[in-house]
This record gives sequence, structure tokens and C-alpha cells, in this order.
Amino acid sequence: MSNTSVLPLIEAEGSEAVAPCCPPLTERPFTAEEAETAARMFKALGDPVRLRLFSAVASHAAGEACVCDISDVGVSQPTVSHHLKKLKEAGLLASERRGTWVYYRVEPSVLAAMGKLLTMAPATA
Amino acid sequence: MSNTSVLPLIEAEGSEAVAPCCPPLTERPFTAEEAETAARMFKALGDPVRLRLFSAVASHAAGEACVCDISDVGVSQPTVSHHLKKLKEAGLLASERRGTWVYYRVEPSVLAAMGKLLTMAPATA
DNA sequence: CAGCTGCTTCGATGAACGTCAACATAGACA
DNA sequence: TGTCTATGTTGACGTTCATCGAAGCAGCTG
Repeated sequence: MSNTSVLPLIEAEGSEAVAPCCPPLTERPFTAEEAETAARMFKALGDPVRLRLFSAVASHAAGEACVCDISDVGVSQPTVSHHLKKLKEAGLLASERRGTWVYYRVEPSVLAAMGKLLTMAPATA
Repeated sequence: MSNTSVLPLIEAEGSEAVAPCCPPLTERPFTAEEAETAARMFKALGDPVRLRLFSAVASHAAGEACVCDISDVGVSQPTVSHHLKKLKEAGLLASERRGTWVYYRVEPSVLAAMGKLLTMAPATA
């Protein structure tokens, strides 16, 4: 909240070593802190427009897309920008300006962390 | 409001055949309809209290828990009931009254569907 | 430099949400 | 039957959120 306000869903993003904030949902009850962190992530994807934007970026070639490519989701462009900012604040997207256009890119480790969150605990059947 | 208003996140729940509403997020851009459906699910988990409740149920023995076991999340009991109703409406939980107590149970197929949603597309590296 | 395009920020508005207190309902037990 | 406990429901209140139009900033192009 103080600096870049990027949420610490994962701790390191250098390689493929994913350090999720929380164990799988089925492993043990979440603590208040874990729930707070993970809920921010789910909330970021809890809007249809944001989900479409995120999916558009994630499915784009090279894992990145310029705003002009994905802004056809039925809302005004300021709204698109607003949602992209929300996704960025949630740590799900990263943006980079390249000349005229701004490109958004998915953080793959975050996607992996979310996937693990929803994985069944391996022990129980 | 009308009936049970359970969302059709998955179509069949008979066996382990999961029929998710949507492809993986990375496969192709979501349509408006897909995004609407999936966003409801994410939104349901986008609240810390609901996430704790869901995790408490999911991690409980036999995959089910009575309200009295999980209502210690720092909010009043009507609020707990309210959130459990939301989770039920989202299709993530199912409830059953057994004598005095009401037991909530996780829909395993829904969890699997969500996990698949966040899976990387298998083809791309 | 001037004009144009792409994107973000600002301010406002209406809707949705989380929370609680109070009431209602269902079952257990005396 | 009456009462007590466990849950669900209703209504209200304050907050957050999504959305838009207008304005501002950044970079290209003439």
C-alpha cells in the first residue's frame, strides 16, 4: 500500500520457483491474513470485464498484448484503463510502454500460484 | 430468489466428469458470457470471510462441516450465514440440515473446474 | 512546432456489497 | 406442549466499486 502497492501474492519472481501466499484451500483453514491476501487476488478476477481483459492478455501471443488489442470488451476506454490498473495493482499483470502503445503482460508465477491454491490436497482422495 | 439459483458453473456433477464453464484463461479470450459465469465464482471467493469459510469447509474432515465449527471468523453469525448463502448460490457449497445442525459441503467438481481454469494451456511452454 | 492518437487520471454518480441488530423458523428436550 | 438452542432471513446503514465524460499526459508524425 505504501509503495508500488503490488500485492505480495508471491514472494519471488526470478525463476519458476513459486512461493504462494497460502496453502491449497483444502489443506487447512485459512488464517485471516492468508484469506486477506488471497481474496484480493480473487476479487481482482471477480469482475467480468477484468476477467476478459486478463484472459485476452493471457491468451495473446507471447503472453503480452497492447491495450488497443484488448479494449473491445464493451466498456469505455477509461474503464478499460481503470480495470487494467486494478489487475496491475493485484500483481496479476505488468505493463510496459513501448513507443506509442502500452503492453500488458501476465505474471506466469501468479497464475501458477493461483492454480496451486485451488488444487486438491494430494493426500486425501 | 426464485428457486435455489445455483449457478451453472459445471453442468453435470454425477461422477468425476467435470464440464467446466470455460476453457483455461490462457487458451483464448473469454467471451462475455464465459466471463460472466467465471467472474461470479471468483467474486464469491473475493471476500476474506468467504474464503476462510470455504477453506474451513474444504479442509474439514470428510469435506463437510457444521456451521458451529466454522463460524469463528470474526464476524457475527448472521453475517456468516449470509456469506454461506452466497457461496451456496455461487455453486461452491451445498448445505444439508441434519437434526439441529446444518452441514456445508464442498462441491469437488467445482474446485477442479476452477483449477483447470487457471491451468496454463498445455501446448505452449 | 502544431496537430493527432493512445492511454491515464480526475470527479461524479448510481449500483452493489458487507455488516449488523432484530425477527423468524426448525428441531431437540424436558 | 413449552422452551431453549441453532440457523436463516429481513431491513437498514455506511462503504466500496464500476462506469462514464472531461481533462491531462506521452509519444508519433507532419
